[in-house]
Amino acid sequence: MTPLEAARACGRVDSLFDAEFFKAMSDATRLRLLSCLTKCRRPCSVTELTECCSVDFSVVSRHLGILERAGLLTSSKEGRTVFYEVRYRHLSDTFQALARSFDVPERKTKNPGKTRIGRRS
Amino acid sequence: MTPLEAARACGRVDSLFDAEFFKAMSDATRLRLLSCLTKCRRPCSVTELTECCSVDFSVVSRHLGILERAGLLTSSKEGRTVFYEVRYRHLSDTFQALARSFDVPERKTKNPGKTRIGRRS
DNA sequence: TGCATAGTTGCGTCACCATGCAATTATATC
DNA sequence: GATATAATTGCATGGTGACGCAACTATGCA
Repeated sequence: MTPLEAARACGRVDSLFDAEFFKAMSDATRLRLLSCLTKCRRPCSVTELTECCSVDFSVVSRHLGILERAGLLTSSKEGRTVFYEVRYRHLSDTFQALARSFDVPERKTKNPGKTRIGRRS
Repeated sequence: MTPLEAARACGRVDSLFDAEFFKAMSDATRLRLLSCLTKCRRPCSVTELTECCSVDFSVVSRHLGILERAGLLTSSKEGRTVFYEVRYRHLSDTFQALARSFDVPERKTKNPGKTRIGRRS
């Protein structure tokens, strides 16, 4: 299969390759927030989460919003306080599916059935 | 555990939370290249891979370099041609580990045993 | 009603990055 | 050596995003 053919055969794998999802995880501050929140194993407020990183409160609020919109967190409001929580199941399932999409394949030649460059023994 | 305590307890999970890795996967063009290359299940040249996306050849070359430096691809040169290949095992293992780090925990309360928000017992 | 707390949003700034084009390097072929 | 092909790199540009500050909204409390 050529890359072009692969591009045309956009199967179920592609839905996993969501740039927005990875973009949400591509910032060090957001990863720290996600990491802390994951370790806490309980919902945390924005104020609490601001303690674990060295940026402005408003920045934390924005980052949490980004993580939520990307599907990594959920939020619930109680009075003035907003609690963010990790979507454990969703993330576990997503990464599990990603792992499967990279299951080691049978080794194939670079140019199957050809005599040109890249031919394996 | 508070987020601050979680931040101080930087354990093995954090090494998985590598911003560079996710940044490499946060661009639509790079994801397309990775997807095509994964589906091909064989090493492909830069020229081949240029067919599957609508950007300049030089851009593809740069993206493949980024993916390689981030540990997602390996390259090998044969004559004038550079072949890029997916690091299937590495990616499978990485995502597997990420999935495990989000294994669904026992449900805990927001404020275990206390009346004030975020305060530790 | 007045004030304090929790959080979001607007705005300006700075840095980074994706892109295309052109120049360059490296290798193969004539 | 001359030329063609494969790929990388320099450079300019336009766009995006992280950040801090300030203003604003929303809720709780006296």
